[in-house]
Amino acid sequence: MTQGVRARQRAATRQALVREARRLFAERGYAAVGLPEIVGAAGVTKGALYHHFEGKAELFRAVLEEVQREIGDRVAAAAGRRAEGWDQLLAGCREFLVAATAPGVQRIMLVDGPAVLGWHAWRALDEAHSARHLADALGALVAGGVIVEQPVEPLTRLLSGAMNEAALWLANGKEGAAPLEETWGVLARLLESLRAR
Amino acid sequence: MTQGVRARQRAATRQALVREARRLFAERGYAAVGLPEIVGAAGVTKGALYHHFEGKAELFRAVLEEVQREIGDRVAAAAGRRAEGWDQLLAGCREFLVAATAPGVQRIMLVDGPAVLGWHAWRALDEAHSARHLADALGALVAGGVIVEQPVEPLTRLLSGAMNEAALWLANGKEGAAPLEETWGVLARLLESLRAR
DNA sequence: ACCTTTCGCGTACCGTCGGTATGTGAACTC
DNA sequence: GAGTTCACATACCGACGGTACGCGAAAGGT
Repeated sequence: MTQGVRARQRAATRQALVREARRLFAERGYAAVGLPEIVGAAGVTKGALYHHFEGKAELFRAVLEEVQREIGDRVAAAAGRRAEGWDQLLAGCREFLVAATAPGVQRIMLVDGPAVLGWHAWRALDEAHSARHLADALGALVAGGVIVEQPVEPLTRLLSGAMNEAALWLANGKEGAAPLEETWGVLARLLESLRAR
Repeated sequence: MTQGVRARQRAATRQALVREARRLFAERGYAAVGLPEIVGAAGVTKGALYHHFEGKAELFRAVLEEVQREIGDRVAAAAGRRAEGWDQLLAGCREFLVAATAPGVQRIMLVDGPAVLGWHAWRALDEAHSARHLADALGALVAGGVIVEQPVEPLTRLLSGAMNEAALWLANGKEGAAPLEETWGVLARLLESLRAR
């Protein structure tokens, strides 16, 4: 299982490219960062980049997948710490708000993502990671009668969009945790209204 | 008040540029459309474009403002046809869903908008047109005790984001009006839950 | 141990893009 | 009707994303 020099170097180069690209994309946005700057920061040349990725958009895709995986894992972990389905939904949503507000996330995941990859492809990535947990949780709660009967897919999109926009608003607005708690309060009230009575 | 040949030609050129740019941006996205193609379709040259706009991004801004104004007007008109505040909110939200689902709108307004102009600038435009109506309506309803007391700004962002994402989902998904009605049903239930009891 | 192949990456080059500087002729001004 | 303005067109520029090709070291076979 010990990998050779080749494979190790290959992995290191790819990591460096993704890491530096993520940093630069998060700082200044996809369009404002050129390939020369990325490969320079990673200490390689464009030849290396095009050996690992099909182009700039594919590199961005790799960056986005990394970000999405991080967020998705955090949401799943937060939900996993709760026993009941309803508590898992609340904890997951709250953790998403907190995680997606962290610096170096929203611009890649919520602004450039859909524009660079197209909404379809972005949606597929979002679905595969963070949004999937939301859909699963909502589906289970509706099936279990905890949430009042209604189509799950539109509900998932509505809530996902609400939280995405909230994350952008929180991250780009005034500093401080007060707006976060305020927003969470409003969101929690919305979620609470879904419960069957 | 009759304008001279100069002013008339100027207005016509600007209109042609915005019209063709809107068509192309809606079809293929901001990044995939070059200035040569836009000015060619408009029957002018880059000299004309840079005489009217500071650059490609400014041209896009003009396009986005036109789209936003259309949507905002439609929402305001739909709301204006109702007498009571609550009915105005419902009619406005429903009209937004319908209007924003029309072809040639979402990509410019919801996908490329934030990426090209930055989220701050996009937010300002959104606020000045469609989102403003939502904030006003919610504020009035909260002040009037129709909606349960809660911070209006976060609520506005959450609902705005929910409807934006829903519009994207509807426009990029399967055809037909069934999903629209389904989505509206879920959204209407969410809105209903805001009412004070 | 040597030869061959693979492959990870560097170098050099290309078309096109957004942007700018400058020219020009027709419409306005007085 | 001479001078000025202005709405463009023309010509050109650096930089960008992308491609073709070369090279040297690691991997694999005998």
